[in-house]
Amino acid sequence: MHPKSHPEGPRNLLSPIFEFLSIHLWTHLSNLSLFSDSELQDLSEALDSLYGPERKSLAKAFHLRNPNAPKQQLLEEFLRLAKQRSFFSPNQAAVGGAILKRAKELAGTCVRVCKGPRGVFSRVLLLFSLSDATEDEEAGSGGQGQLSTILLVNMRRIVFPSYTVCRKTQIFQDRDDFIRYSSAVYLSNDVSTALALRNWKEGFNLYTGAKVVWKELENHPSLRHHATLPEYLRRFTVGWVYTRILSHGVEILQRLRMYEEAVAQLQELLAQQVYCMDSRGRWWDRLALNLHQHLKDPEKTIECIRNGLQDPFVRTGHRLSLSQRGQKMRESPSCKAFRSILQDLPLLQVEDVAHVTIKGKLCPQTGIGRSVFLMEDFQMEDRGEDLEPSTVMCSVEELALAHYKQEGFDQGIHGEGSTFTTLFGLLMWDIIFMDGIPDVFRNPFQAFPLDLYTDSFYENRREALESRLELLREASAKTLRSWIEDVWSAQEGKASALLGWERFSSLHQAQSLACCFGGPFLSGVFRRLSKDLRHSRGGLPDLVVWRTEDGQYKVVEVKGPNDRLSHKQMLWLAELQELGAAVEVCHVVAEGAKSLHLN
DNA sequence: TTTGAGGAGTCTTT
DNA sequence: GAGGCGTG
DNA sequence: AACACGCCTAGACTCCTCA
Repeated sequence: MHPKSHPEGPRNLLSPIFEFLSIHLWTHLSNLSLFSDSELQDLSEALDSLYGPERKSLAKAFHLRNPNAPKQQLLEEFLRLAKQRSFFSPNQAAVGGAILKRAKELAGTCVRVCKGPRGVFSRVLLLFSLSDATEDEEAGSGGQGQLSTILLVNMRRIVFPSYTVCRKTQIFQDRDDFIRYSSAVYLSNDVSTALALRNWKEGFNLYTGAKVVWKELENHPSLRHHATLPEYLRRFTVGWVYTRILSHGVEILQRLRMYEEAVAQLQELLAQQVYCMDSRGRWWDRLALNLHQHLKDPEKTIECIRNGLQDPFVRTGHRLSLSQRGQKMRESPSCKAFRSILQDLPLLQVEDVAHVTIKGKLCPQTGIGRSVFLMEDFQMEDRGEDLEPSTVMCSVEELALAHYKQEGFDQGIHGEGSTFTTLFGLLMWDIIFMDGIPDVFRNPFQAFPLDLYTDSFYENRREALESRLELLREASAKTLRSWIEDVWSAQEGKASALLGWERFSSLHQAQSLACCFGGPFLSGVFRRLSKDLRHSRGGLPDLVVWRTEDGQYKVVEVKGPNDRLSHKQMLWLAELQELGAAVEVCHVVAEGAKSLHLN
């Protein structure tokens, strides 16, 4: 259980990189004239760098018809004016030159950042952030990379786990290969941005453009090499990124109600077996929905369900979703004609779990967001003057926690998956960061091995994981406590993707819960997590509550008034129950809350 | 011409 | 993806 | 009631734009 200590702490490894990135590279780029001192020569560029009021007074000075016109209109007027020949000069550009001169005076000193060198900088950044913990979305939007605050501000103080870096496989064939990758990433970011801003038109254009580019790229010789990479490195290839873009394209098409096209795109994505295999479940599931609900083609839907269920890359929630669609069709009288082909679908069966209902006062909403409930707060502040129980605002989960407290569960955590993954991270720490697997740790700033969310995680560590799971199954409470304590004291605070060091209020609380769970239960949950974290991290229940006094615990999925169990949630609840947990779904219904007044 | 709503950009904390 | 919350 | 969609995702604050 004891992690090997690294000769150099991560801090020592960090500073040279920072010197390199922030000083060395920066000054070099400056010398390469990252900033150009050339003049603003372009009129529209100059006009664009003015503030509104400045542009307005400039418009007055040149007697434009309407100085108060919106920006776009003013720009057009200026450009039209600039094209006119001056009375006084045969020089074609005289008027434009005069406007430009005045505009530059008004704008004052400007700094233009050069595209080329800046591009180098953002690509270095992209390269650097390939596999770091802070693998946030936008590593470079608007075409050019932005230095994410987190990267510079936080890296300095984050301590990373100790592990051995091993780069055996080269991902990018050559410079061009990487350039192709990086422009794909920029494009992908643009698509995501368009999607987030609901610029469907723009998104659609980017998508169709990407499709064309990818068609040509698809035959590039470098792709043969990409296809040989393990999945966790293949993510860093052009093909992977384009596939993701096409997958986003499906969402755009659906949003535009172009369901035939969406279906065609999904079929195309599913026809290849190289990229984004972890998305196949989503693709099959969505394809079935589109065929069923939009194209109204039961026969094709059934075929899709059959193929989807046969695809080993379809896991957990999506598998169940496909299965249940098949089930519904079987029971639907309108599908009578397809009874025979529906009969032999291999459908899943999920155990039911207990449901309870509690009441809560729903607080009239302010704007949008999570529902707010009102709860009588019985613990009065510090032997306070107001012995009157005060009313506090809380979330559904807090309300449920209070309910279970009344039932004698003195401990409770609302942590969804993080409660479980934190215990997993603690009890598996040394295996997660173990040596000997090439290419999963490629720089000193990782919070997880690159294969953590792929099937290779389990395959690469089968013996270690299996023997740990076995040990855990047999472990006594005392053993569990000491294992957790060992890791906690040695690693506390280090960045690990699975661990929230604040999830538990203390080491003691973590130990307490682990002991309630007990070895066999933990072992069972961890087996599932180790085998397929990618598809199992979602759907874990909201709450874990337990009684310190007798070690009883319960896992609870809380459901507000307009919320239903997701497929992943059903599966986890059933699985946890099978592993011996007390499990229930706690529905919170609003209780007469027409007009409630806060005082 | 004034005003106000909404957008865009920036910073947080070492 | 993830998950809640609201509409159609 | 069952099924789909749609939207959002930090928060504060300042400055800018435009109708």
